[in-house]
Amino acid sequence: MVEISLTNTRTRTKERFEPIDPKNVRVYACGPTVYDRAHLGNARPVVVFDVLFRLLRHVYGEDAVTYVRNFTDVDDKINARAAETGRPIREITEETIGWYHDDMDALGALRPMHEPRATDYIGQMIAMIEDLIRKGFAYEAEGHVLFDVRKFPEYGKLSGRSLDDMIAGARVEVAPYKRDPMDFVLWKPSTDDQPGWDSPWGYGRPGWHIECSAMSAELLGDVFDIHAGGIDLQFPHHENEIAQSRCAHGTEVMAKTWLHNEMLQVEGKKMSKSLGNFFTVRDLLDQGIPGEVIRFVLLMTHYRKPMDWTAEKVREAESTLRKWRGLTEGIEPAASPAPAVIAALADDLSTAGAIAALHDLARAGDAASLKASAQFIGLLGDTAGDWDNRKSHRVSAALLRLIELRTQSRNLKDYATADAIRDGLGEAGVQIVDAENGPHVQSDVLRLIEWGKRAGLITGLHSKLGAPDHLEYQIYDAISREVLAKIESSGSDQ
RNA sequence: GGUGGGUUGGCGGAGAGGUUACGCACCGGAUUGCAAAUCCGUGAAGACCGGUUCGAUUCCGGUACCCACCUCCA
Repeated sequence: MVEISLTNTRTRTKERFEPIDPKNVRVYACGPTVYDRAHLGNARPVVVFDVLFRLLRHVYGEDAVTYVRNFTDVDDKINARAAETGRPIREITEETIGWYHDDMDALGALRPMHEPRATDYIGQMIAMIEDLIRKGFAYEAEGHVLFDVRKFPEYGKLSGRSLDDMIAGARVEVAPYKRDPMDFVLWKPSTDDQPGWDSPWGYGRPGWHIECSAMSAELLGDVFDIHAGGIDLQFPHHENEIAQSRCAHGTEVMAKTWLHNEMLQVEGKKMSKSLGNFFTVRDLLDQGIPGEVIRFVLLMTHYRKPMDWTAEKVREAESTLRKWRGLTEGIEPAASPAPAVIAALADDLSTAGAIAALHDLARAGDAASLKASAQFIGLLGDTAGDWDNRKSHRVSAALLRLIELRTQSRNLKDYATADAIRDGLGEAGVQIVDAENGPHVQSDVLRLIEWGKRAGLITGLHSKLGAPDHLEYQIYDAISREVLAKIESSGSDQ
Protein backbone atom coordinates (compact mmCIF):
# COMPACT_ATOMS: atom_id res chain seq x y z
CA MET A 1 0.00 0.00 0.00
CA VAL A 2 1.34 3.39 -0.98
CA GLU A 3 1.78 5.70 1.99
CA ILE A 4 0.47 9.19 1.39
CA SER A 5 1.78 12.09 3.40
CA LEU A 6 0.12 15.48 3.43
CA THR A 7 0.86 18.80 5.08
CA ASN A 8 -1.97 19.28 7.53
CA THR A 9 -2.64 22.95 8.16
CA ARG A 10 -4.45 22.05 11.36
CA THR A 11 -1.33 20.58 12.96
CA ARG A 12 1.17 22.50 10.83
CA THR A 13 3.09 19.34 10.09
CA LYS A 14 3.50 16.90 7.28
CA GLU A 15 1.74 13.74 8.38
CA ARG A 16 1.19 10.27 7.14
CA PHE A 17 -2.38 10.13 5.88
CA GLU A 18 -4.49 7.44 7.49
CA PRO A 19 -8.13 7.35 6.53
CA ILE A 20 -10.80 7.06 9.17
CA ASP A 21 -12.35 4.34 7.01
CA PRO A 22 -10.17 3.06 4.14
CA LYS A 23 -13.30 1.79 2.42
CA ASN A 24 -14.72 5.30 2.31
CA VAL A 25 -12.20 8.11 2.23
CA ARG A 26 -14.11 11.38 2.48
CA VAL A 27 -12.95 14.68 1.01
CA TYR A 28 -14.66 18.06 0.97
CA ALA A 29 -13.41 20.98 -1.10
CA CYS A 30 -14.84 24.48 -0.98
CA GLY A 31 -16.31 25.30 -4.35
CA PRO A 32 -17.17 28.53 -6.10
CA THR A 33 -19.75 31.19 -5.46
CA VAL A 34 -21.64 31.09 -8.71
CA TYR A 35 -22.10 34.60 -10.00
CA ASP A 36 -19.48 34.79 -12.75
CA ARG A 37 -17.01 32.85 -14.86
CA ALA A 38 -14.32 31.03 -12.89
CA HIS A 39 -11.06 32.92 -12.96
CA LEU A 40 -7.66 31.31 -13.11
CA GLY A 41 -7.27 31.45 -9.34
CA ASN A 42 -10.38 29.31 -8.98
CA ALA A 43 -8.81 26.72 -11.22
CA ARG A 44 -5.73 26.06 -9.12
CA PRO A 45 -7.43 24.26 -6.21
CA VAL A 46 -9.71 22.44 -8.63
CA VAL A 47 -6.77 20.98 -10.52
CA VAL A 48 -4.58 20.36 -7.49
CA PHE A 49 -7.30 18.61 -5.51
CA ASP A 50 -8.33 16.72 -8.62
CA VAL A 51 -4.87 15.17 -8.52
CA LEU A 52 -5.41 14.34 -4.85
CA PHE A 53 -8.71 12.71 -5.75
CA ARG A 54 -7.04 10.63 -8.45
CA LEU A 55 -4.26 9.60 -6.08
CA LEU A 56 -6.69 8.55 -3.36
CA ARG A 57 -8.69 6.52 -5.85
CA HIS A 58 -5.50 4.86 -7.01
CA VAL A 59 -4.46 3.93 -3.50
CA TYR A 60 -7.79 3.05 -1.88
CA GLY A 61 -9.85 2.05 -4.91
CA GLU A 62 -12.15 3.84 -7.31
CA ASP A 63 -15.23 3.26 -5.19
CA ALA A 64 -13.54 3.98 -1.89
CA VAL A 65 -13.35 7.76 -2.18
CA THR A 66 -16.18 10.23 -1.74
CA TYR A 67 -15.35 13.66 -3.07
CA VAL A 68 -17.69 16.59 -2.47
CA ARG A 69 -17.39 20.11 -3.83
CA ASN A 70 -20.15 22.59 -3.23
CA PHE A 71 -21.71 25.39 -5.19
CA THR A 72 -22.50 28.49 -3.19
CA ASP A 73 -25.65 29.71 -4.86
CA VAL A 74 -26.91 32.08 -2.21
CA ASP A 75 -24.71 35.10 -1.64
CA ASP A 76 -24.87 38.85 -1.76
CA LYS A 77 -22.59 38.97 -4.80
CA ILE A 78 -25.18 36.92 -6.65
CA ASN A 79 -27.93 39.24 -5.45
CA ALA A 80 -25.94 42.19 -6.68
CA ARG A 81 -25.45 40.58 -10.06
CA ALA A 82 -29.18 39.90 -10.30
CA ALA A 83 -30.02 43.47 -9.38
CA GLU A 84 -27.62 44.92 -11.89
CA THR A 85 -28.72 42.70 -14.78
CA GLY A 86 -32.37 42.35 -13.90
CA ARG A 87 -32.16 38.61 -14.30
CA PRO A 88 -33.58 36.02 -11.92
CA ILE A 89 -31.09 34.59 -9.44
CA ARG A 90 -31.81 31.03 -10.43
CA GLU A 91 -31.03 31.82 -14.04
CA ILE A 92 -27.68 33.35 -13.11
CA THR A 93 -26.62 30.50 -10.86
CA GLU A 94 -27.72 27.83 -13.34
CA GLU A 95 -25.84 29.48 -16.15
CA THR A 96 -22.72 29.96 -14.04
CA ILE A 97 -22.73 26.35 -12.90
CA GLY A 98 -22.91 25.27 -16.53
CA TRP A 99 -19.94 27.49 -17.36
CA TYR A 100 -18.02 26.16 -14.40
CA HIS A 101 -18.53 22.59 -15.54
CA ASP A 102 -17.49 23.41 -19.09
CA ASP A 103 -14.34 25.21 -17.99
CA MET A 104 -13.21 22.70 -15.36
CA ASP A 105 -13.93 19.81 -17.72
CA ALA A 106 -11.65 21.51 -20.23
CA LEU A 107 -8.91 21.46 -17.61
CA GLY A 108 -9.30 17.71 -17.32
CA ALA A 109 -10.72 17.81 -13.79
CA LEU A 110 -12.92 14.88 -12.85
CA ARG A 111 -16.34 15.78 -11.51
CA PRO A 112 -16.74 15.17 -7.79
CA MET A 113 -19.37 12.62 -6.74
CA HIS A 114 -21.49 15.28 -5.12
CA GLU A 115 -21.79 18.92 -6.05
CA PRO A 116 -24.34 20.12 -3.53
CA ARG A 117 -25.95 23.53 -3.87
CA ALA A 118 -26.38 25.57 -0.74
CA THR A 119 -30.02 26.35 -1.51
CA ASP A 120 -30.85 22.64 -1.44
CA TYR A 121 -29.66 22.41 2.17
CA ILE A 122 -31.44 25.32 3.83
CA GLY A 123 -33.37 22.89 6.05
CA GLN A 124 -30.19 21.30 7.34
CA MET A 125 -28.66 24.72 7.97
CA ILE A 126 -31.68 25.86 9.98
CA ALA A 127 -31.58 22.65 12.01
CA MET A 128 -27.90 23.14 12.70
CA ILE A 129 -28.41 26.74 13.78
CA GLU A 130 -31.23 25.72 16.11
CA ASP A 131 -28.94 23.11 17.57
CA LEU A 132 -26.21 25.69 18.16
CA ILE A 133 -28.64 28.02 19.90
CA ARG A 134 -29.94 25.17 22.05
CA LYS A 135 -26.41 24.26 23.08
CA GLY A 136 -25.60 27.86 23.93
CA PHE A 137 -23.10 28.57 21.16
CA ALA A 138 -25.28 30.98 19.24
CA TYR A 139 -27.75 33.75 20.05
CA GLU A 140 -30.43 35.72 18.31
CA ALA A 141 -30.19 39.49 18.04
CA GLU A 142 -32.27 41.86 15.96
CA GLY A 143 -33.35 39.20 13.48
CA HIS A 144 -29.83 37.85 13.16
CA VAL A 145 -28.43 34.70 14.61
CA LEU A 146 -24.80 34.99 15.61
CA PHE A 147 -22.16 32.54 16.65
CA ASP A 148 -20.72 33.40 20.03
CA VAL A 149 -16.98 32.98 19.51
CA ARG A 150 -16.16 33.37 23.20
CA LYS A 151 -17.98 30.10 23.84
CA PHE A 152 -15.47 28.22 21.72
CA PRO A 153 -12.03 28.51 23.31
CA GLU A 154 -10.26 27.04 20.31
CA TYR A 155 -11.52 29.70 17.95
CA GLY A 156 -8.55 30.93 15.91
CA LYS A 157 -6.47 27.79 16.29
CA LEU A 158 -6.51 26.83 12.63
CA SER A 159 -5.18 30.16 11.47
CA GLY A 160 -2.93 30.69 14.48
CA ARG A 161 -4.64 33.80 15.78
CA SER A 162 -5.95 34.76 19.13
CA LEU A 163 -9.27 36.53 19.47
CA ASP A 164 -7.64 39.49 21.17
CA ASP A 165 -5.07 39.93 18.40
CA MET A 166 -7.77 39.84 15.79
CA ILE A 167 -9.87 42.42 17.54
CA ALA A 168 -6.87 44.68 17.95
CA GLY A 169 -6.12 44.55 14.24
CA ALA A 170 -9.69 44.52 12.97
CA ARG A 171 -10.61 47.14 10.46
CA VAL A 172 -14.32 46.47 10.19
CA GLU A 173 -17.01 48.33 11.96
CA VAL A 174 -18.74 46.17 14.48
CA ALA A 175 -22.49 45.71 14.44
CA PRO A 176 -23.87 46.95 17.78
CA TYR A 177 -25.87 43.80 18.46
CA LYS A 178 -22.77 41.59 18.55
CA ARG A 179 -21.63 40.35 21.95
CA ASP A 180 -18.08 40.10 20.67
CA PRO A 181 -16.69 41.92 17.63
CA MET A 182 -15.64 38.62 16.09
CA ASP A 183 -19.05 36.97 16.36
CA PHE A 184 -20.18 35.97 12.90
CA VAL A 185 -23.56 35.63 11.26
CA LEU A 186 -25.32 32.29 10.96
CA TRP A 187 -28.62 33.69 9.74
CA LYS A 188 -29.63 37.17 8.62
CA PRO A 189 -32.94 38.78 7.72
CA SER A 190 -33.90 39.31 4.09
CA THR A 191 -36.02 42.04 2.64
CA ASP A 192 -38.80 41.13 0.23
CA ASP A 193 -36.60 41.59 -2.83
CA GLN A 194 -33.81 39.43 -1.46
CA PRO A 195 -33.79 35.64 -1.57
CA GLY A 196 -35.02 34.19 1.69
CA TRP A 197 -36.63 31.33 3.52
CA ASP A 198 -38.94 31.12 6.48
CA SER A 199 -37.14 30.25 9.68
CA PRO A 200 -37.67 30.35 13.44
CA TRP A 201 -36.04 33.82 13.27
CA GLY A 202 -38.21 35.15 10.49
CA TYR A 203 -37.78 35.42 6.76
CA GLY A 204 -34.08 35.40 6.00
CA ARG A 205 -31.05 33.71 4.52
CA PRO A 206 -28.01 31.89 5.82
CA GLY A 207 -24.63 33.44 6.50
CA TRP A 208 -21.74 32.40 4.35
CA HIS A 209 -20.09 29.71 6.45
CA ILE A 210 -22.95 27.56 7.67
CA GLU A 211 -23.59 25.95 4.29
CA CYS A 212 -20.28 24.08 4.25
CA SER A 213 -20.84 22.82 7.78
CA ALA A 214 -24.34 21.63 6.94
CA MET A 215 -23.50 20.06 3.60
CA SER A 216 -20.33 18.31 4.71
CA ALA A 217 -22.13 16.84 7.72
CA GLU A 218 -25.01 15.66 5.57
CA LEU A 219 -22.85 14.09 2.86
CA LEU A 220 -19.69 13.06 4.71
CA GLY A 221 -20.57 12.88 8.38
CA ASP A 222 -19.66 14.90 11.46
CA VAL A 223 -15.97 14.07 11.11
CA PHE A 224 -14.34 13.31 7.78
CA ASP A 225 -10.86 12.90 6.35
CA ILE A 226 -9.83 15.91 4.32
CA HIS A 227 -11.11 19.44 3.99
CA ALA A 228 -9.44 21.41 1.22
CA GLY A 229 -9.47 24.94 -0.11
CA GLY A 230 -7.47 28.06 -0.81
CA ILE A 231 -5.30 29.54 1.94
CA ASP A 232 -7.37 32.70 1.79
CA LEU A 233 -10.29 30.67 3.14
CA GLN A 234 -8.36 29.61 6.20
CA PHE A 235 -9.63 32.68 7.95
CA PRO A 236 -12.40 33.38 8.49
CA HIS A 237 -14.27 30.79 6.46
CA HIS A 238 -12.67 27.58 7.65
CA GLU A 239 -12.21 28.86 11.17
CA ASN A 240 -15.93 29.53 11.33
CA GLU A 241 -16.84 26.21 9.77
CA ILE A 242 -14.81 24.45 12.45
CA ALA A 243 -16.46 26.45 15.22
CA GLN A 244 -19.97 25.68 13.95
CA SER A 245 -19.40 22.02 13.18
CA ARG A 246 -17.47 21.09 16.27
CA CYS A 247 -19.82 22.89 18.61
CA ALA A 248 -22.92 21.47 16.95
CA HIS A 249 -21.61 17.93 16.84
CA GLY A 250 -19.44 17.94 19.94
CA THR A 251 -16.43 16.56 18.10
CA GLU A 252 -12.70 17.03 18.60
CA VAL A 253 -12.13 17.89 14.97
CA MET A 254 -14.24 18.63 11.93
CA ALA A 255 -11.82 17.15 9.41
CA LYS A 256 -8.67 15.23 10.29
CA THR A 257 -6.59 16.87 7.61
CA TRP A 258 -6.88 20.41 6.32
CA LEU A 259 -5.18 21.25 3.05
CA HIS A 260 -4.68 24.76 1.79
CA ASN A 261 -3.27 25.82 -1.54
CA GLU A 262 -1.31 29.03 -1.87
CA MET A 263 -2.44 31.89 -4.06
CA LEU A 264 -1.92 32.51 -7.71
CA GLN A 265 -0.17 35.52 -9.12
CA VAL A 266 0.12 36.79 -12.67
CA GLU A 267 3.51 37.98 -13.85
CA GLY A 268 4.57 38.49 -10.25
CA LYS A 269 1.53 40.43 -9.15
CA LYS A 270 -1.71 39.59 -7.51
CA MET A 271 -4.43 38.96 -10.01
CA SER A 272 -6.86 41.81 -9.78
CA LYS A 273 -9.28 43.62 -11.97
CA SER A 274 -7.66 46.96 -11.25
CA LEU A 275 -4.22 45.81 -12.43
CA GLY A 276 -5.75 44.56 -15.65
CA ASN A 277 -4.24 41.13 -15.21
CA PHE A 278 -7.49 39.47 -14.26
CA PHE A 279 -8.71 36.74 -16.52
CA THR A 280 -10.98 33.77 -16.57
CA VAL A 281 -10.24 30.23 -17.59
CA ARG A 282 -12.57 30.77 -20.53
CA ASP A 283 -10.51 33.76 -21.69
CA LEU A 284 -7.45 31.55 -21.93
CA LEU A 285 -9.29 28.72 -23.65
CA ASP A 286 -10.80 31.13 -26.13
CA GLN A 287 -7.39 32.48 -26.94
CA GLY A 288 -6.43 29.00 -28.01
CA ILE A 289 -4.42 27.97 -24.97
CA PRO A 290 -5.43 24.34 -24.57
CA GLY A 291 -6.91 23.23 -21.26
CA GLU A 292 -4.16 20.68 -20.99
CA VAL A 293 -1.52 23.41 -21.16
CA ILE A 294 -3.29 25.38 -18.42
CA ARG A 295 -3.45 22.25 -16.32
CA PHE A 296 0.25 21.55 -16.85
CA VAL A 297 1.22 25.06 -15.81
CA LEU A 298 -0.91 24.77 -12.67
CA LEU A 299 0.80 21.50 -11.79
CA MET A 300 4.33 22.78 -12.36
CA THR A 301 4.31 24.51 -8.98
CA HIS A 302 3.76 22.78 -5.66
CA TYR A 303 0.34 23.61 -4.25
CA ARG A 304 1.70 25.15 -1.06
CA LYS A 305 3.81 27.68 -2.88
CA PRO A 306 2.59 30.87 -4.43
CA MET A 307 2.36 30.27 -8.14
CA ASP A 308 3.12 32.81 -10.80
CA TRP A 309 1.26 32.54 -14.09
CA THR A 310 3.59 33.72 -16.86
CA ALA A 311 3.67 33.60 -20.62
CA GLU A 312 7.01 31.83 -20.37
CA LYS A 313 5.47 28.95 -18.44
CA VAL A 314 2.70 28.61 -20.97
CA ARG A 315 5.27 28.37 -23.72
CA GLU A 316 7.31 25.80 -21.80
CA ALA A 317 4.25 23.70 -20.94
CA GLU A 318 3.09 23.71 -24.51
CA SER A 319 6.43 22.63 -25.91
CA THR A 320 6.80 19.85 -23.36
CA LEU A 321 3.33 18.52 -24.03
CA ARG A 322 3.85 18.69 -27.75
CA LYS A 323 7.03 16.68 -27.35
CA TRP A 324 5.38 14.08 -25.15
CA ARG A 325 2.40 13.81 -27.43
CA GLY A 326 4.73 13.09 -30.32
CA LEU A 327 6.54 10.50 -28.28
CA THR A 328 3.40 8.68 -27.16
CA GLU A 329 1.31 8.96 -30.30
CA GLY A 330 -0.27 5.62 -31.17
CA ILE A 331 1.33 4.00 -28.14
CA GLU A 332 -0.79 1.86 -25.87
CA PRO A 333 -0.46 3.19 -22.30
CA ALA A 334 1.05 0.87 -19.71
CA ALA A 335 -1.29 -0.89 -17.32
CA SER A 336 -0.42 1.37 -14.42
CA PRO A 337 1.35 4.67 -13.76
CA ALA A 338 5.06 4.60 -12.94
CA PRO A 339 5.92 4.06 -9.26
CA ALA A 340 8.15 7.15 -9.33
CA VAL A 341 5.18 9.31 -10.29
CA ILE A 342 2.96 7.84 -7.60
CA ALA A 343 5.76 8.22 -5.06
CA ALA A 344 6.15 11.90 -5.92
CA LEU A 345 2.43 12.55 -5.59
CA ALA A 346 2.22 10.55 -2.38
CA ASP A 347 4.82 12.89 -0.94
CA ASP A 348 2.54 15.79 -0.12
CA LEU A 349 1.17 15.98 -3.65
CA SER A 350 4.44 16.90 -5.30
CA THR A 351 3.12 17.53 -8.77
CA ALA A 352 6.41 19.18 -9.75
CA GLY A 353 8.19 16.00 -8.69
CA ALA A 354 5.73 13.94 -10.70
CA ILE A 355 6.44 16.05 -13.77
CA ALA A 356 10.17 15.54 -13.23
CA ALA A 357 9.52 11.79 -13.10
CA LEU A 358 7.62 12.08 -16.38
CA HIS A 359 10.64 13.80 -17.91
CA ASP A 360 12.75 10.85 -16.74
CA LEU A 361 10.40 8.44 -18.49
CA ALA A 362 10.49 10.51 -21.65
CA ARG A 363 14.27 10.60 -21.62
CA ALA A 364 14.41 6.85 -21.07
CA GLY A 365 12.10 6.43 -24.04
CA ASP A 366 9.48 4.57 -22.01
CA ALA A 367 6.51 5.88 -23.97
CA ALA A 368 3.97 3.41 -22.60
CA SER A 369 4.76 4.27 -19.02
CA LEU A 370 4.97 7.97 -19.82
CA LYS A 371 1.52 7.89 -21.34
CA ALA A 372 -0.04 5.94 -18.48
CA SER A 373 1.59 8.15 -15.88
CA ALA A 374 0.72 11.40 -17.62
CA GLN A 375 -2.86 10.28 -18.07
CA PHE A 376 -2.97 9.45 -14.41
CA ILE A 377 -2.52 13.12 -13.57
CA GLY A 378 -4.89 14.16 -16.33
CA LEU A 379 -2.42 14.90 -19.12
CA LEU A 380 -2.01 13.38 -22.59
CA GLY A 381 -5.62 12.26 -22.50
CA ASP A 382 -7.59 11.60 -25.62
CA THR A 383 -9.92 14.51 -25.14
CA ALA A 384 -8.57 16.87 -22.49
CA GLY A 385 -5.65 17.91 -24.66
CA ASP A 386 -7.48 17.92 -27.93
CA TRP A 387 -5.41 20.77 -29.21
CA ASP A 388 -2.86 19.33 -31.54
CA ASN A 389 -5.50 17.80 -33.78
CA ARG A 390 -7.27 20.97 -34.61
CA LYS A 391 -5.16 21.84 -37.61
CA SER A 392 -8.03 21.35 -40.00
CA HIS A 393 -10.06 23.99 -38.20
CA ARG A 394 -7.38 26.55 -38.79
CA VAL A 395 -6.69 26.11 -42.44
CA SER A 396 -8.34 28.64 -44.70
CA ALA A 397 -8.16 28.90 -48.47
CA ALA A 398 -5.54 31.63 -48.19
CA LEU A 399 -3.35 29.50 -45.95
CA LEU A 400 -3.66 26.50 -48.26
CA ARG A 401 -2.68 28.63 -51.20
CA LEU A 402 0.38 29.87 -49.32
CA ILE A 403 1.50 26.39 -48.40
CA GLU A 404 1.08 25.36 -52.01
CA LEU A 405 3.02 28.39 -53.26
CA ARG A 406 5.81 27.65 -50.88
CA THR A 407 6.06 24.03 -51.96
CA GLN A 408 6.25 25.16 -55.57
CA SER A 409 8.96 27.68 -54.76
CA ARG A 410 10.96 25.09 -52.94
CA ASN A 411 10.70 22.71 -55.83
CA LEU A 412 12.02 25.48 -58.10
CA LYS A 413 14.72 26.23 -55.54
CA ASP A 414 13.29 29.71 -55.16
CA TYR A 415 14.16 29.77 -51.51
CA ALA A 416 13.72 33.53 -51.18
CA THR A 417 9.99 33.25 -51.80
CA ALA A 418 9.69 30.11 -49.72
CA ASP A 419 11.33 31.77 -46.78
CA ALA A 420 9.35 34.99 -47.24
CA ILE A 421 6.18 32.97 -46.80
CA ARG A 422 7.40 31.23 -43.71
CA ASP A 423 8.80 34.41 -42.20
CA GLY A 424 5.61 36.30 -42.99
CA LEU A 425 3.42 33.76 -41.25
CA GLY A 426 5.95 33.59 -38.47
CA GLU A 427 5.10 37.20 -37.63
CA ALA A 428 1.85 35.94 -36.15
CA GLY A 429 3.35 32.86 -34.58
CA VAL A 430 2.15 30.60 -37.37
CA GLN A 431 4.91 28.25 -38.28
CA ILE A 432 5.32 26.04 -41.32
CA VAL A 433 7.31 22.96 -40.45
CA ASP A 434 8.70 20.65 -43.11
CA ALA A 435 8.20 17.13 -41.88
CA GLU A 436 8.84 13.87 -43.72
CA ASN A 437 5.18 13.61 -44.64
CA GLY A 438 4.97 17.13 -46.01
CA PRO A 439 4.60 20.60 -44.56
CA HIS A 440 2.25 21.31 -41.70
CA VAL A 441 1.37 24.29 -39.59
CA GLN A 442 1.99 24.81 -35.93
CA SER A 443 1.33 27.83 -33.84
CA ASP A 444 2.96 29.61 -31.01
CA VAL A 445 -0.19 30.43 -29.11
CA LEU A 446 1.22 33.43 -27.28
CA ARG A 447 2.49 35.10 -30.42
CA LEU A 448 -0.80 34.29 -32.08
CA ILE A 449 -2.67 36.05 -29.30
CA GLU A 450 -0.32 38.99 -29.42
CA TRP A 451 -0.76 39.38 -33.15
CA GLY A 452 -4.53 38.92 -32.86
CA LYS A 453 -4.68 41.75 -30.38
CA ARG A 454 -2.60 44.03 -32.56
CA ALA A 455 -4.81 43.23 -35.53
CA GLY A 456 -7.89 44.02 -33.47
CA LEU A 457 -9.21 40.48 -33.68
CA ILE A 458 -9.02 40.00 -29.94
CA THR A 459 -10.57 42.73 -27.89
CA GLY A 460 -10.71 42.80 -24.15
CA LEU A 461 -9.84 39.93 -21.92
CA HIS A 462 -12.80 39.29 -19.72
CA SER A 463 -15.30 37.62 -21.98
CA LYS A 464 -18.49 37.07 -20.09
CA LEU A 465 -20.56 36.15 -23.07
CA GLY A 466 -18.25 33.54 -24.51
CA ALA A 467 -15.77 33.90 -27.30
CA PRO A 468 -16.25 34.73 -30.89
CA ASP A 469 -16.28 31.48 -32.80
CA HIS A 470 -13.14 30.24 -34.46
CA LEU A 471 -10.94 33.02 -33.19
CA GLU A 472 -7.89 31.03 -34.10
CA TYR A 473 -9.20 30.44 -37.58
CA GLN A 474 -9.72 34.15 -38.02
CA ILE A 475 -6.17 34.93 -36.99
CA TYR A 476 -4.77 32.24 -39.25
CA ASP A 477 -6.82 33.49 -42.11
CA ALA A 478 -5.98 37.14 -41.53
CA ILE A 479 -2.23 36.65 -41.46
CA SER A 480 -2.44 34.32 -44.43
CA ARG A 481 -4.27 36.88 -46.52
CA GLU A 482 -1.77 39.52 -45.52
CA VAL A 483 1.21 37.41 -46.53
CA LEU A 484 -0.46 36.17 -49.68
CA ALA A 485 -1.14 39.73 -50.82
CA LYS A 486 2.48 40.64 -50.25
CA ILE A 487 3.84 37.62 -52.12
CA GLU A 488 1.51 38.05 -55.06
CA SER A 489 2.20 41.74 -55.44
CA SER A 490 5.96 41.21 -55.35
CA GLY A 491 5.53 38.37 -57.80
CA SER A 492 3.73 40.61 -60.31
CA ASP A 493 6.45 43.24 -60.06
CA GLN A 494 8.96 40.92 -61.60
C1' G B 1 0.02 46.26 14.29
C1' G B 2 -1.21 40.67 14.17
C1' U B 3 -0.81 35.76 11.46
C1' G B 4 1.19 32.63 7.81
C1' G B 5 4.46 31.60 3.64
C1' G B 6 8.73 32.47 0.67
C1' U B 7 14.09 33.79 -0.89
C1' U B 8 18.15 27.81 -5.15
C1' G B 9 22.06 28.58 -11.65
C1' G B 10 19.58 33.43 -17.26
C1' C B 11 14.30 31.52 -16.15
C1' G B 12 11.07 27.75 -13.88
C1' G B 13 11.59 24.23 -10.09
C1' A B 14 12.98 19.60 -6.69
C1' G B 15 15.28 16.29 -3.35
C1' A B 16 19.20 14.99 -0.09
C1' G B 17 24.19 16.77 5.79
C1' G B 18 29.24 14.69 1.92
C1' U B 19 28.06 11.73 -5.04
C1' U B 20 24.83 15.30 -12.10
C1' A B 21 17.96 16.80 -9.80
C1' C B 22 15.04 17.80 -13.77
C1' G B 23 12.94 21.12 -17.57
C1' C B 24 13.37 25.55 -20.58
C1' A B 25 16.87 29.02 -22.52
C1' C B 26 22.11 29.60 -23.86
C1' C B 27 26.65 27.64 -26.09
C1' G B 28 29.33 23.59 -29.14
C1' G B 29 28.50 19.36 -32.45
C1' A B 30 25.37 15.90 -35.74
C1' U B 31 21.25 16.44 -39.08
C1' U B 32 18.58 20.21 -42.39
C1' G B 33 18.45 24.29 -48.92
C1' C B 34 17.35 27.41 -44.54
C1' A B 35 14.32 26.61 -40.38
C1' A B 36 11.64 23.43 -36.97
C1' A B 37 11.99 18.84 -34.62
C1' U B 38 15.39 15.19 -32.94
C1' C B 39 20.12 13.31 -31.02
C1' C B 40 25.00 14.02 -28.50
C1' G B 41 27.79 17.29 -25.41
C1' U B 42 29.69 21.72 -22.19
C1' G B 43 28.93 25.38 -18.78
C1' A B 44 26.06 27.65 -14.62
C1' A B 45 23.14 27.86 -8.07
C1' G B 46 21.04 27.91 -3.36
C1' A B 47 19.44 36.22 -0.09
C1' C B 48 22.91 37.96 3.96
C1' C B 49 25.54 37.25 8.85
C1' G B 50 26.78 33.95 12.63
C1' G B 51 26.63 28.89 15.00
C1' U B 52 26.77 23.26 15.17
C1' U B 53 29.86 19.73 12.15
C1' C B 54 35.62 16.66 9.62
C1' G B 55 32.03 18.78 6.03
C1' A B 56 25.81 22.76 5.07
C1' U B 57 22.50 25.06 -0.20
C1' U B 58 20.46 21.06 3.23
C1' C B 59 20.26 21.59 10.80
C1' C B 60 20.03 26.02 14.56
C1' G B 61 19.83 31.49 15.57
C1' G B 62 19.58 36.36 13.70
C1' U B 63 19.14 40.17 9.64
C1' A B 64 17.25 41.87 5.03
C1' C B 65 13.84 41.68 1.25
C1' C B 66 9.27 39.76 -1.09
C1' C B 67 4.21 37.84 -0.93
C1' A B 68 -0.46 36.64 1.10
C1' C B 69 -4.27 36.90 4.85
C1' C B 70 -6.53 39.84 8.94
C1' U B 71 -12.73 43.05 4.54
C1' C B 72 -16.00 39.54 -0.46
C1' C B 73 -12.24 36.29 -2.49
C1' A B 74 -9.56 29.79 -4.43
